[in-house]
Order: sequence, then structure tokens, then C-alpha cells
Amino acid sequence: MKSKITISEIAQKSGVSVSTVSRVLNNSPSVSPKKREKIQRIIDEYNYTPSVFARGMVNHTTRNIAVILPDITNPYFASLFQQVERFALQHQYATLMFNTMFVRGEQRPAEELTEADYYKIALEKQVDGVLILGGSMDKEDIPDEFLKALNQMHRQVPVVIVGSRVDGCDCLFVERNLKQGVTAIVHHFVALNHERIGFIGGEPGIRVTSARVEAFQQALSALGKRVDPRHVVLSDYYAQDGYSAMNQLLDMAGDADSNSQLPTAVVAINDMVALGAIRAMKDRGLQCPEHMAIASCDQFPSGEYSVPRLTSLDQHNEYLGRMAVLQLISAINGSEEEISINHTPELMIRESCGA
Amino acid sequence: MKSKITISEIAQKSGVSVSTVSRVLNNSPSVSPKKREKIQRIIDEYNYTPSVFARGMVNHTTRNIAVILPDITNPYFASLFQQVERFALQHQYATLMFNTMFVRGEQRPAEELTEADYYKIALEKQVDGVLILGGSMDKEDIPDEFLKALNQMHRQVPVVIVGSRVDGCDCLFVERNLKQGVTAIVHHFVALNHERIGFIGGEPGIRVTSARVEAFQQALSALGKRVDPRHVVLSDYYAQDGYSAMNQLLDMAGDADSNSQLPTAVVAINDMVALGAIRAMKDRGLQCPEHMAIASCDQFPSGEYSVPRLTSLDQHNEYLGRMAVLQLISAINGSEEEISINHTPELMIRESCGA
DNA sequence: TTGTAGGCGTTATCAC
DNA sequence: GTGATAACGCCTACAA
Repeated sequence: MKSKITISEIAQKSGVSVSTVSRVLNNSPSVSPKKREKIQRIIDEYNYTPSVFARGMVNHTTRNIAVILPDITNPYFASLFQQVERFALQHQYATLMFNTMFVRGEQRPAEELTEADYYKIALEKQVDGVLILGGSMDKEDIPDEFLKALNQMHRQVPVVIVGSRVDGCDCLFVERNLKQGVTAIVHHFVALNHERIGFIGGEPGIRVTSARVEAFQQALSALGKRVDPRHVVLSDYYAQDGYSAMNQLLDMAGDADSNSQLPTAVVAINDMVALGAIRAMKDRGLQCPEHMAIASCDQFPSGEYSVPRLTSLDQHNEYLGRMAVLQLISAINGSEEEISINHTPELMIRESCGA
Repeated sequence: MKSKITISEIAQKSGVSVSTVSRVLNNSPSVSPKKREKIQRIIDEYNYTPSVFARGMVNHTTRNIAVILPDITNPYFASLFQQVERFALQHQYATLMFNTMFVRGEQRPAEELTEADYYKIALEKQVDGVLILGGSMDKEDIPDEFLKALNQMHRQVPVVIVGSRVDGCDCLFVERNLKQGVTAIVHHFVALNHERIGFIGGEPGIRVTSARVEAFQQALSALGKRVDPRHVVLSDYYAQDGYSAMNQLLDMAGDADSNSQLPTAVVAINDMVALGAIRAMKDRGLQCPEHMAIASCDQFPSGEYSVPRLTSLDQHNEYLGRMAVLQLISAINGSEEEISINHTPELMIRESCGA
């Protein structure tokens, strides 16, 4: 690492004091135009950039934010994160990303870091703010100690959580409208004359999932239909989980008394689950949507190129990511208020729903 | 941001000097056990962590690395990056991620940052090392000025590039074996008695693509077969590109004289392209693998749950990511030598190849 | 083994 | 409008 040029060297070469150089660096108005111009020339010539360390020492900021999420390999997080990184950079913030890998428990890193450990690491990195996407934050029962860690972190730096609000958590929230989209799917299915509708995928005990299941049941009972509890099969968020959930559903057909009771349509928690489910159907010689219609709650890229093309919800992740960053930055700048967002998932009707 | 406790306060509370505290912080041996223990207790009690700024001021390191890649939304980069982040953290390095979004030109961020701008930003962030995955680095003709930026960056901090070596670039490289996997696919197809084999997807002028196309042609001609140039349709790396490439291929069937000349098997640059191609076939009433077999060069998660299940190459990205980080860290620690890696893609035979 | 003191590169607060 | 100078929190000779 070549030792960098310092502000005092720039000052010398420009024949001024460090304070004056510092002034042009932070474009303070009180510098004479000619000096300013000369100094700037020298700065450019030597390709000087101020030391982040020295700067940090005095104003205690890094211009870095931390983003903590479970699994960047999951398209939902990837698309959200992409926007976050981009908009943060537009505001001169770089993004430190932490992948907690708390997916299905089994994938935990060897050292057994807990999510709270990640909070601690982020704090040690002296980031100016923390953005949390999903993860344990979204559990139905958040351990007190976890909540405490969160609140404590928020006392040090602003913390924005993309997810459902938690009682007793002081962090800022950017909430998705979890129910509206599901309701739209249900209405769509009912309009298509489906009588028995199921729900597959999503981890039980996680609020993204339970909120959607609840919306699913509410929408149905509002229409005077009831849900067969056997038609709700939760598992997790990946293709293999859609595969296993659909298999469990189809296994019911073996029982004589439930033979004719299979759902004719199912709501999948996301596109990957939908794909896995379609795979499971195919393995039993069943076609989607002919034998069973499917619509998913979370559109992933290229879902429109699958066979069949997936009907799903566009959650407008670009918008969400942008809003989350805006919220974080405004909090970093001292604002207390929560930005209210207008998040409306959009039903993209394609083939898998049979419309 | 609550003002943090400092080393001198810890020193006071422990009844020792700052140097002694500093010694236990950096576990220098010369501290008496009892003092060490007491100091450590106070450190823990007050949850003290040294200021990264002050530390950086003296040893000029951040314990941060930068990862620069084009598009985290692309599963290839996501899986690579996931491993990178994880292994870096195991070595106490946090990861600053930059998503250049240089995908298809059109997606460039509004401010029109070039990749060289990202290098500059990474440098300004004073990272200890830079990891570059794909991007302009992989172009066939790298502009001189770009190469210069790269070399200049490497003079400041170690730069590791995951990709094909570039003449005149001093950075460290972690190279994938681009050809071996393609050859395996070709051999597999030939063993399946395919006479006319095509290649779809991948951006022309990009070396991942051209190296594979070349390997494809070499493998074929080594077997005494020749490639119809019309059967090589390059486009890009996404589903829509597989879709358009396959359509272009199928359009040939319209020409009377080339009617029977369609390939009976194609190699796709990756799973997404393969999926798009299968979609295009379906739209014309064609089945994969019955009408045309497909195998891809880059396996993505859940490719085994698609219809048909995709035959593709497992590039062992976990291994690659780990090696890249190891290379970077060893360079940060002053090692000059390149780690030699043993990268061997593995053919995963599933359904789309028709085996 | 322990403590003292100088310096790392900025910004901010003063004088001028 | 400009220039000294004192922090900022840590590490590392150097002294003891």
C-alpha cells in the first residue's frame, strides 16, 4: 500500500495552510476563488483523497452502512439488496453486506455466529446505519434478548428493518403490504371458479408466512368459503420446499376419503416454491394449470420464462429497497419520523393460474 | 450515536496505563496474567471495542475488502459472493459490495459511473483488498486506460480477479477452467449420437463466452465434426437471451434449404439461458429434450427442479469463492505468489440432455 | 512488565 | 479570508 499524500502536503504545494485546504475539501464558502482554484488543481494533480480514518476520528462517521440479510442467493433478497446498494451509493454511502445464512438452521457458518453477533460486528465496523432484511427479525416469537440487542444497537446507530413491525422494538420499519396481494390472488382464483384452494411453502412461525396464510384464510372466508386445513402445507422458501409441500398435498389423493378433495388451485409463497410444486406435479404425471392452478406471492426474475409462465405478485422490490435506504439516510441525518410508504403488490397474470 | 468508551477510560478503570490496555487488546505476551485478566474483565464489562478510526490511523487498515461485480441478481455472482463474504468474515474481514450493474449497457446507474469509478470509490474507502468478479475485466479488448486503472489500483492494494488472465495486468488471478466442462458436454452429446450441436447465449466479445465457444468448436472438430456457424447464436446471460437465441435458431427451420438442419442438441451458456430456450421451444410446440436436447455450462440453484430438469455443469462456486478470498488475504498479508487452484467443473446429468 | 509521549491526518475553534 | 492549534483514540518506540 503506497503511502498516500496528505492534506498538509497539498497545503504546502499550494502555498496555503491546511485549514484552507480543508475548507475547499468541504467546500466552505470562505475561500478566495483564486486560491480555491489553485488548491483544487493540486488536489486533482496528485489525485489526493482525504483519509477516511482521520475524517472518522473527528466526525465519527464512515459513510458506510451495513445490510444484514439471511441469504443473498435468494432472489428476493438479491433484488432488494441490489437496489439498496445502488441508492445508498447515490447518496455517497457504501454498503457492507452480511449474509447471516440462517436458512433452515443447517447452513449456519461453522463458527456458529448468531444474528446478534452480526449486529455486534456491524457496530464494530462503525457503520453509520444498519438495514435489516428478513431473518430472525421476522419470527413470531422474538426472544427478549434478541429484541434487546436490536434496541441497543438502535441506540447507537439508526436501524431500519424491512419487515413487519415488532412490539417493543424501537427500530424504524419499512413495511410491506403482505395481505393485499394474497387477497388479489384468492379473488382471481375464485373468479376462475376454483372451489378448493390451498397454500404451500413458507416457514411456519415466520410472520411473512403467517400473515399471508391469514390473509389467505380471511379472503376465502369473506367469500363464504372455508379452507381445508390439510390444504395448507408450510415448509420453507426454496424449490425443494415447494416440491415437498406439493408432494404432501398429492399424497392425500391416496386416501380414499379425500381423493376428490385435492385443491384445484394453490397459492405458493414465492416463485421458487411454485416451480418446485410444478416439478412435483410433473413427477406424478400432472399438469399445471390443467390439474392444479398455481399463483405465487413473490415474483422472481425469469418467472415469466418458465413452463408454464408463472402467475405471481410483483412486490416492487426496487421501490421497497429505495424507500428503505431513504428511511435509513434520513434517520442518519437526524430525522425521527418514519417515512410512510405506499407498497402495493401487483398481480401479474400469466399461465400457471390457468386464466 | 452514543459516544463510545475509549481506551484511556478502560485504562483508568483498570488502574493501568493505556499501553497496557493496548497490549492486552493486541494480545502482546508481556502483560502480567493478573493485570491482563482484570483489564479484560473491565473491557467486557463496558463492552469496549477499539475505534476503527484510531486504529486505521496508525496501521492503515480497515479490515474491509471490496467486492466489485456486475449484477448480484445473477445467481452465478450471488453464489460466488455468498461464499466470498462468508470466508472473508471468518478471517475477520467484512465485505463492501459494489454492484456495477454493467449489464446490457442499459442498466447503468443514472450517474453513469464507469467501472473505473468504482475502483476509485473502493480505494477511497480504504479497503485492504479488492476482489473483482466478472464485468468489463472479461472483455476481449480491454481499453488501455482501464488496464492502467487496474494496475494502478493494484499498486495501492492487492487486487484479485476471478476470471481469465489478462496480458499486461499485474493483478492476481483466480482462473476457472472454462474449456473442460464444455468438452465434457460435447462428448456427452456425441455419445448420445447427436450430429448437429449448437451453442446459445453468452455475450460476444466477452471471454467467458468466447473461450467456451472455442472449446465447443475444438471438441467437436477433434471428433471430426464440424460446426454450422448458424448454430452458434450468442446473445447474453439471461432467460430472455436464451429465449431470443433459441427463436433465432428455430427461425432457420423456415428456410426450405435449412429445414432439416436444425441442431438436435445445444449447449447453453447457463441455466437461465437454457430455461429461456426451453420456453421458446415450448412456444412453438417443441419439447426438450425430445426435439432438442439442452445442457448448460453453469448450474444455478433449483435447476434440478425445472421441467425438464437441467443437465448442467456444477462450477463449484463455493470452492472458487473460497480460493479467491484466500488469495486476496494472502496477498494482503504480503505474499506475492499466486495460489494455484484446481477447478474442475462437474457434469450433472439430468433430463434436458435426453440421457 | 509497565508507563510516557509522540504521531497518525483530519476538522473545528479560535485568533488575526 | 486565512492560519495556528487543539482535539479525536489508538499504537509503538523508548524509558524506566
